[in-house]
Order: sequence, then C-alpha cells, then structure tokens
Amino acid sequence: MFFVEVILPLALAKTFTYQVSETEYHFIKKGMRLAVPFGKSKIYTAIALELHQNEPVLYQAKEIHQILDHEPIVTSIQIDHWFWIATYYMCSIGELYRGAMPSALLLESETVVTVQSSSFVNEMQLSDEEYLVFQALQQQSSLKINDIIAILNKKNVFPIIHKMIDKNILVLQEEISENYKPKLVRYVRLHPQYNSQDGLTALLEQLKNANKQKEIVLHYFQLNATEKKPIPIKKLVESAKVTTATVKALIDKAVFEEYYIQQDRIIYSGAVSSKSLKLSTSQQTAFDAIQNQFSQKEVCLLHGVTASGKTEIYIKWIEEYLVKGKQVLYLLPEIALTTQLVSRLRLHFGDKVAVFHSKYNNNERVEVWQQVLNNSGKAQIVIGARSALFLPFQELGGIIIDEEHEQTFKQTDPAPRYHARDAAIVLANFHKSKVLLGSATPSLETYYNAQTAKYGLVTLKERFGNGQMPVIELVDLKDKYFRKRMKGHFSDTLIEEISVALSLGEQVILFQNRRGFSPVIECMTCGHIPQCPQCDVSLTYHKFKNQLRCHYCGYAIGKPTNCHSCSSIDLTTKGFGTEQIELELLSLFPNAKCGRMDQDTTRGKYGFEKIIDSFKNQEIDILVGTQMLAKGLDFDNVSLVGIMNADNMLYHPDFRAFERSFQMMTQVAGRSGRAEKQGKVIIQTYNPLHNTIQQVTRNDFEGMYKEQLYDRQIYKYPPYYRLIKITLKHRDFDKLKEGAMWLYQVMSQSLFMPVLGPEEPAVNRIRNEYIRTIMIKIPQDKPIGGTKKMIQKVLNSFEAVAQYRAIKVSTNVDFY
DNA sequence: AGCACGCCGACT
DNA sequence: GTCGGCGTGCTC
Repeated sequence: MFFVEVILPLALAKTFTYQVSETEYHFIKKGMRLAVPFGKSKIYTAIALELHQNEPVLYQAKEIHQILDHEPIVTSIQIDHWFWIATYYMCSIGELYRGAMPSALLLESETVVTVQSSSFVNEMQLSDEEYLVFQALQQQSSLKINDIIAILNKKNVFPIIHKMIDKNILVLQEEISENYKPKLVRYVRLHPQYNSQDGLTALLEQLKNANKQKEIVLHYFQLNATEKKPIPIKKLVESAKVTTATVKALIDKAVFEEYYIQQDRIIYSGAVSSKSLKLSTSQQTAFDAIQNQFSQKEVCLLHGVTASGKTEIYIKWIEEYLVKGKQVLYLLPEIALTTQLVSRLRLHFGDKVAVFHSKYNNNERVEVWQQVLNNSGKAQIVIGARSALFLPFQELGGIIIDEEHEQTFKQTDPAPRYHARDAAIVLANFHKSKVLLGSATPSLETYYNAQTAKYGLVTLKERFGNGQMPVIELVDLKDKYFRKRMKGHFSDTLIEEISVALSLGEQVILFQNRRGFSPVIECMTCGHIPQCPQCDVSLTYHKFKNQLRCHYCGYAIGKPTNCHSCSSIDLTTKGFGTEQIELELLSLFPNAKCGRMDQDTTRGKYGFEKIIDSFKNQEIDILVGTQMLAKGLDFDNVSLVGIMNADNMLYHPDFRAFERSFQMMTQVAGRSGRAEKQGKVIIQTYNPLHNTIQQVTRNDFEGMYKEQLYDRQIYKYPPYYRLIKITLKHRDFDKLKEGAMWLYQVMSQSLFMPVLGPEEPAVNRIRNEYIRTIMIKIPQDKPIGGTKKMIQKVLNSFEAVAQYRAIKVSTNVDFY
C-alpha cells in the first residue's frame, strides 16, 4: 500500500495521509499539488510532502482525487522555510501554505447541483420550494449552492436539496476549476488560399465592391511587410482605422483566419541604458566594505543617511549576482514605492526585473511565480513587498531589504504573523545567500545585532554628490500660541518659510501624522462624542465625504446636524488632520497648488502614483501627507519640510514610540534638500527640549540608539527580551475576562519569566468583540524553542476547557 | 478553517 | 410548529 503525506491550506497543526496507487506513488514528487477530498464533501488543493508506505492505524486513509501538476511547483527549500516560520511564529503549517501561495494556485471545490437525468419527475409531487429549484434547473444545467440560496431566499437550503436527492431528482457534484487563465491575444493571418499571386488578385477582385474590407487587406499587407511578425487584430484595427466588426466580416468570409497566442501579462519593452553605473568615491568605499563584510558575515546593515545614494549601491550589488546567473530578491516596505524603483532598475536590468505584490491580480502573480520557479531570465530580480519572500526561488544569490526599519515588514493579521526581514534572513540561510539590510534609521534590533557583530555594519555618513543634510529648526508651539503668532495650525515661522520657498519656485512637504479632517465631533452642550456602535472608538470626521467613519471596522454615517444625545445643534470639531491642514493652506496661500496624500486620496490602483507624479512634475507646490511621505520617496525640488505637530507620535503608549518618532521625523526631514541646495526642516512641537526631538535635530542616531537601548534593558523589551503577545477575543465581556485571567494565571505559573496582563487594550472592542491581551517576555538566557513549546501546551489546555473554547486566541511572536 | 449535527429561543 | 441561532466535534 502506498501513501502520501500532504499539507492542507487550513489552520490545522498536522499533516494528512492519503492513499495513492503504485503508479501515482512513483509519479508524485514533494512539492506537487494534489486535489484531495476532505471532510464530507470538500475538495482541497494539498501539497505533497512525503511519500511512504506506513499505513495509518487509527483511520482509513482516503484516496487522492487527482494530481494537479507534472512537476513540483513548490521547492523543497520553501517547504523547509514554511516549517521554520510555522514553528517560530507559532502557527500551523496550513496557514503558511495558504498565506504563501498565490490564491489562483489554490483551488477549492464548489458544490454544484444538477438534475438526475435518468429519472422521471412528477412535478405535482414537489413542494413549492422544490418546484422552484427544479424549474431553475430546467433553465440552466447546473446551480451553485449560492444560486439556490438566492432563488429560495433563505440561508439553509440543504434540507430541501437533500430531500430532492432522496427523491432521485438531483445529484451533487464537487467541481474544481483552474483559476489561472493564460492571457490569449487574438491574431489574424490571411487564409492560405490567397497566399499565391493569383489568389491575391482573385481576392482583390472579390472585394472590389467592399472598399472598407479591401482597405483592411491592404493594411494587412503593409503591416506584414514592415514588421514580419504575427499581426494582432487590435493592431490591424488601429492601423486601418476600422471597427472590429469589419475585420470579423472578413474572418466570416474566410479571407482571414483568427488564431490565439498565449502572452505574458507583464511585458517590459523600454530602453535599457547601456552605460554602466559609476559609483561615487564614498559609495564605492561603502560597496567595498559591504563585500568585505560578506566574506565573514551572512547579513550586513548598510546604514546610510537619507539621500546618500543607497540604491546605486544596491544596483551594483545586484549586478554581481546577475553575472553569476543568480536570482536576487529586493524587498520594499510599501508597494507604492515599487513603481519608482522598478523604473530605475529597469534602466539597468531591462526585462530581468519582475514585480510581485498584493495589488497584482491573481493571474499576474501566477506568472511571476512560474517565472521564478523556472529561474527564467525575466524574473532574475524580483521586487516586492513582504509576500515576495515566498516565491519559489531556485538560485537565490542575495536579498536586499530596503528601509529595513519599517513596521510594515511585520504581518499582523492573519497568520502567519511573520517579520519579512527576519524570515528573509532564515531563507537566505537555506539558500546559502547573503542579506543586505538598508536604512537611514535602522531599527534598534538590527542596529543592536550589528553592534554585537552578529551582522556586518557599513555606514555612509555623507549625502550623495556633496548634498548637505538639511537644517532643522524647532518651533515652540506653546510659546507661539502664547504670543498669538499662530494662524490655525501654522506658526509664523512656518508660514514665512513656506512663502520663501514658494517665491523661489521650490516645493514644500507638510507632514501631519493623522488622516481625516478632524478626528472627532463633539457636542458643545453635553460633551457627547459619536462612537462606533461596533467598536470602542470615537468616529472620525471626514470632510470630503461629509461623514463620520470608524477607522477600525469601516462603519460610516452621514455627519449629524444635531447631537444624538441631547439634540443640541451646537457641534464642534476637535483635533486636526491632513484635510484641515489642506484647507488652512488654501486660505493662507490662495495662489499655491496643494495636494494631499493619505489613505483616502491614494486608494485605487494608481492613486499613489498619480499624486507622486503630479508632485514630481511640479503641478503641486505644497504636498500635505501622512506617514506615507516618510518612505523613501525622492523629490528633486523640495527645499522645505514642515512637521505640523511632532508630539502626537511621541506620546503613543508603545515602547517603540520614541524610536518610531525619531525614524519618522528623520525620514520626513530627509525629503528636504537634494544635490546642490541645502534643505530646511521646521518641526512644530510643544516639547522642543524632548530628548528624541533634540536627537532628530542633531541627526544623532547613535544618541537615540544608546538612550533607547538603555530603556529597553531596564523595562524588559527587545532586543533584550523577546515579546509574545496573546490576544483573546469574544463577544461576551465577562466570559472573556474570566478566560483571560485563567490563561494569564496558568501562563505565569508555568513559564518562570515575566508575564503581563491580562490587559484591556486602548481599543477594547472591535466589530462587537471584546479584546484582552497577555504579554510574555522571554529573557535572552531562556531557550526560545522550549518556551514556545510550553506556551503552546498552555494554549492547548486552555482550549480543552469547555467554557473557554469559544474564545478566539491568536499568538503574535515578536509583535510590532 | 469549514461543515454537520444537535439543542434551544423566536417568529411566519 | 419551523427557522435560524451558535455550541461541539471532526476532518486523513
């Protein structure tokens, strides 16, 4: 007897065993997809893990349904990597499989209902509902369960379906269909019978009364002669300036034949710059230092100030691997940044650059997957957000992680809650390849690893091309308000600097770390602030749509005209966001063109690019934006950056608040000034003497690092302690409270290390579910693997308690 | 995770 | 009386 061990795309901790025939046993390889039946009726796409002959003793293994691939589409390294992530981040292997593969490769069955053709149906014996289903099946050959739900307008339709199956009227089938559809392009060619000179003359004669059609034929010859390539219908239509209908008429007449050619969705055909990249002296020094580090270390941090020209160094580094025929992975924190980078890299590497991220549609993702798997030249360099880490690399030479400090590299929900930087380092280990981390403001964890010689460290202190670091000026808001030097949220200093920049034809960036018009609406009479009915938060006012919205669940209502609590019409707005800044700008600088960049204006596939482009083209003078502005965008003409309020990020209840504020401000400040002109940065704050703000002003990364590291040690945080956060959710407040307390007590009794909680988070209810968290701090001298096993054991016993089983538990290792 | 089964309150 | 709520158990 022959068996195959498989992974299923479900949150189940184990693998499953299926029976296969001897032929299948010899055909199936690790990493191929198999369609397997699971449970009563479902069919899932499983990944073959191992072939063996150990018959399971406790159950009868089912047979597989079908083999879906000829060759493995997942590499052995990937599977090992999945298992590593599953163990480290405490989730199931199924969750990794589900999260790592493009969904188009993960087929799932759908139940389809059809008529039992052989039986005679007496319509009189059918109930009303049965009759409706039967009638619908006379119209179309099959129905999906959802169709029947719609027809009958009720939720549970299975009783009716089962009754009809018993009466021999219906049959159920499970259908799986390939989701990936290759892109086919329609082409035309002349029917072979007209290929000869005689045939051609006959054809023109035949068409002598059809002028339009004759013209098409002539255009066809023209295109054929000039291009000597297959002619797409689209091209013919454009060139002859006719409609597709006319071409179709010729196809119907059998003058033309149409045929299809499969085409890649992603084609690059731009020019490739032939001149090789020349590094500046300091870049070259840094590059040599990196190479030197890599002779001893697997990971190297490139700590280069903003605008020091890190990208050129990356490009040079990539070149080294391309010559050797190796693949390179380039991870970015934000997909919005890819467009800028891709065009830069394509100038050097042409069509060797592929892109992979979540805004790509399913079909495009499958194509990149296949190209990477086949080690195709078209995907030698892959640029992507964190999920690109899961592509099936064959010959991975190096991984670049740009803006290494960004939190977006950590996935929060759903599982696997992995950190792409750390998972990439492990992946590189499997491939025996190198990892280059880059940032102007490295994360404390990474810098610590570099200081303790775990990673190599290379520092670039100068800006590229003699550029100077911007001058940073602090504006004391308390003083300005006291002296009535404020107009709205703008100090006189900032207004003055903006006017100067505008008069010189230079551009300005204003940073406001909050979206919306003004966060809340408050009743002046009773103090009531509208709350989200499903979450424990106030609703945020969005002026553009004139509505109140919940940022957690998306709930929205129109802006009320009177207070819902006391009916007073005296409502006021509190706090401020990007929209209000934009509005104030309009009255302060009526002649300047303002743009706004936040989650609201960058929605849609190219929303972000549009704003960036118009700013680059100087159609916008002043750009107001949120955190997005802090992420490695390059602008040439920006001479002034204004940070509207530095304090709201400083006082987040989070142990990383100061580190993040430093990173954020330094990054935003870095957008100011380029090559020849020194930029200026104005920071408005109530705490000009705050250490972190002072460190930003002095560009004192080391100072920030030392101070924060000290705090981290005292208060037991990373890098000295590893954090695991356990989140519990349930609709019943008391049940959750009880369960959380139980879990906390058992945890702290079993672990012999700091366990904190159970804590009510600042937002303690989302989508009608209450939330509590427990934090575990693992000291450096305790084994992480063993501790995680112990935590898992406690979680299992928690689930074994009947009354707590309904509480949803999620585990977040190294949470950010 | 999904799905079926079973028990219980709320309506046509 | 049924419909739909969700608690429970199981999936190779």
